Amino acid sequence: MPRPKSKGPSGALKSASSGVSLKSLAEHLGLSQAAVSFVINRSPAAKSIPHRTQELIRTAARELNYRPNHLARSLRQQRSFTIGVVVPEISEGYAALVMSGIEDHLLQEGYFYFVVSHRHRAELIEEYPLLLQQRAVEGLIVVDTVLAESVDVPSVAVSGHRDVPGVTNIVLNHARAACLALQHLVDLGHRRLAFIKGQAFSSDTEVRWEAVREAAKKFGVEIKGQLTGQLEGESSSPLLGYQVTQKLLARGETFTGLFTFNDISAIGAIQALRETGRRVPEDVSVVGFDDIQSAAFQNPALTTVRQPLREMGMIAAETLLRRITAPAKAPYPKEIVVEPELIVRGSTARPSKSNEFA
Amino acid sequence: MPRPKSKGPSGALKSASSGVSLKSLAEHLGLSQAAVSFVINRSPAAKSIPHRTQELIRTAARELNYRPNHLARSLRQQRSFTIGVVVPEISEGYAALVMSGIEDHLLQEGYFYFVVSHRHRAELIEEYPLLLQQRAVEGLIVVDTVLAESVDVPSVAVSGHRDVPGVTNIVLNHARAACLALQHLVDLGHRRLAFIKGQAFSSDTEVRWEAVREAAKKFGVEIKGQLTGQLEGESSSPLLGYQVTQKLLARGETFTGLFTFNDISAIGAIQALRETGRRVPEDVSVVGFDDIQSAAFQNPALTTVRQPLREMGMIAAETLLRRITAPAKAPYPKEIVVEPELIVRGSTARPSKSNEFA
DNA sequence: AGAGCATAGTAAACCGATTTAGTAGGATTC
DNA sequence: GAATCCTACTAAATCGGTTTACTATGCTCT
Repeated sequence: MPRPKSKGPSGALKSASSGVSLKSLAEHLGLSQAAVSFVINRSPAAKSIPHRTQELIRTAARELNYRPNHLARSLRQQRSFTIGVVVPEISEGYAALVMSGIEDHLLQEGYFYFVVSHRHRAELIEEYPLLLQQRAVEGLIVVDTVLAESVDVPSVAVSGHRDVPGVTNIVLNHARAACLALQHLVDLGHRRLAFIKGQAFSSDTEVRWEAVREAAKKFGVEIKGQLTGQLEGESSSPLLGYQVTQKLLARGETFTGLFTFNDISAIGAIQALRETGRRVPEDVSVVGFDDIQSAAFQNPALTTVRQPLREMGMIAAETLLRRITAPAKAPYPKEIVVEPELIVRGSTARPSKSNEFA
Repeated sequence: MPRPKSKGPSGALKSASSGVSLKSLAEHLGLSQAAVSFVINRSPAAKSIPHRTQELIRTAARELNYRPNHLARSLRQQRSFTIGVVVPEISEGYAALVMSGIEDHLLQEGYFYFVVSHRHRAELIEEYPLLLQQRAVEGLIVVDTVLAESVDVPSVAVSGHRDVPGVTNIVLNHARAACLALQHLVDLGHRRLAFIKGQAFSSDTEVRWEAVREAAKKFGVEIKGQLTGQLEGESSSPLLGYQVTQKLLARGETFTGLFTFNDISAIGAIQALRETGRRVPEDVSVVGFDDIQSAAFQNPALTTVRQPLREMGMIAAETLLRRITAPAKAPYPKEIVVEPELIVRGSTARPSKSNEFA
């Protein structure tokens, strides 16, 4: 029995899945492909084709369920209507929220997107943008990721902080964010504060820490090395916050307020505090960052600095599409700043007099 | 001043982003495109080309940084190496975890994927699979979504329960899941149990409820209508669980155990229980479902039935690729069952004697 | 009557690859 | 010395559309 030469895929792509191609449609109508194409695309060239014929064409297209092959169209037009999105990790609340904002806008505008996650592996961070460009994406959105050198499609970085040519950065006003958090703690009466910095690879870590130091200076709060911890590890689990907080506590220095790098670590931190008998917020007030969905439903509900993540995604998509459709020479924004918001909930309170740990 | 006729995108796709096409590369080498293509693709036809020339070609390709245009290749080969993924919502823990499993396997195998989220809107559920097929995807993975009628590419449904031709269903062993949860509660000594069913649109809702009823019968537990609530609303927030639980409590019927549809709603439910002065687990034991990341870091930590979501995603991707590369006539699995696991944490305990609410 | 123009299209190039069929030239075989 | 084979390629078709340039016909205008 003769085998087929190439054992190709079973579901070989037959002209965009249905069997109808422009050619077959044109033949069916007894017209040229060009005429049909003009009408289907409402091209200006269709003006010389009488309405009667146009109707005929459209009806036939509908009846035969003709759907133009997007690959062919992209190839010819040099327009793929496709964007590449690069995130550190998909299953993380942060990236997921940004992505949902991105998707909202992109799909509305008729674009689709590829997602890739690099899990902080350097070689993937380098390779994926190239692979995406090979896939003819018209632009790139990178989330919490430092883009390697140059890309030759328009790009937008959410929480990007490096000045890379061709990249628009969407960034939070970290100075304000730090002020909001510290002011809140100071207003409540806290003076001895502990801090948890982000992982070294997170693009927000440096900028935010600088902002925190500025804010601390402004409010006359001392930042002690003994009371400063840093998240370690690739994953995004409360466990990291839990571990840092344990270390922090082990050093013996007392504090009544804790400002964490994100809500996830705040959750872990609270766990660690509790295990040593400290109550939140009676003994220690905790301020998170991001305002992920579950922040409001922790026990106690998290006081946190809200980043408008969904909007940041939408702005990223919007900015990118504007850049893609704008004339090449038009200048593009280097940076777009969004504002944080303090959400006061149950994890912060005045320091109590009867705090045995203070 | 003459305007350009078509105001095309600024970053017009120049042959996969760098300026090098197969044609230019071939010219540079003084060879035919065919020869270069053979060598680049290590096609069997390259065997007649001496190693010396092959080296030359590969070196030139590397130096000029030639990257084949994936669109052109896909069009010619009728292989896009692209999959479509349909989820209800991206920013949801459930879908995000499944997606991360899907991505893992797909990218490893050289496939990219488009993601679309339909937010339970019927017209999108219908339209997206078609749009994706127009984009020449070679297969579809749908998550917690009932696929409209027929698709003409191989498809896999995660938590799909309808028997749709051409679709492989990846499902949890719900019978076992329900048994695990009920057995745990019964073993602890609970008899009066309340239940929260999933939203009507969730594809797991029906099957799981049937399984719960079976299990209840088996353990001799009565399911009272008064003690049965149902999640309502599109979004995926603890708020929904909070609201149902309030309604449940308002009916006045007492219970000591609560089995919720998912962890998210369990979190909301606990909040509602607390607000009426009930302690978890002392007064009411709560069992969640899914084991999302934050389940372990709730207070109390959630006892829950774990679904291996990431693995389900991986299995989905694996199964789909196998189907795509398999000969057309090969039979494909209609259903793949994965097993749940009971994770016992702090939200369940023996019912206390001193329960004023029981 | 012939120029000019609008109408209703068509033929063919093109996008950038892959792939089939074929060819030129030298070596080997009979 | 002709037939055959092998080597090292090339020309051209093809995928399914879009787009440019052109044509054939009929009508109007002078």
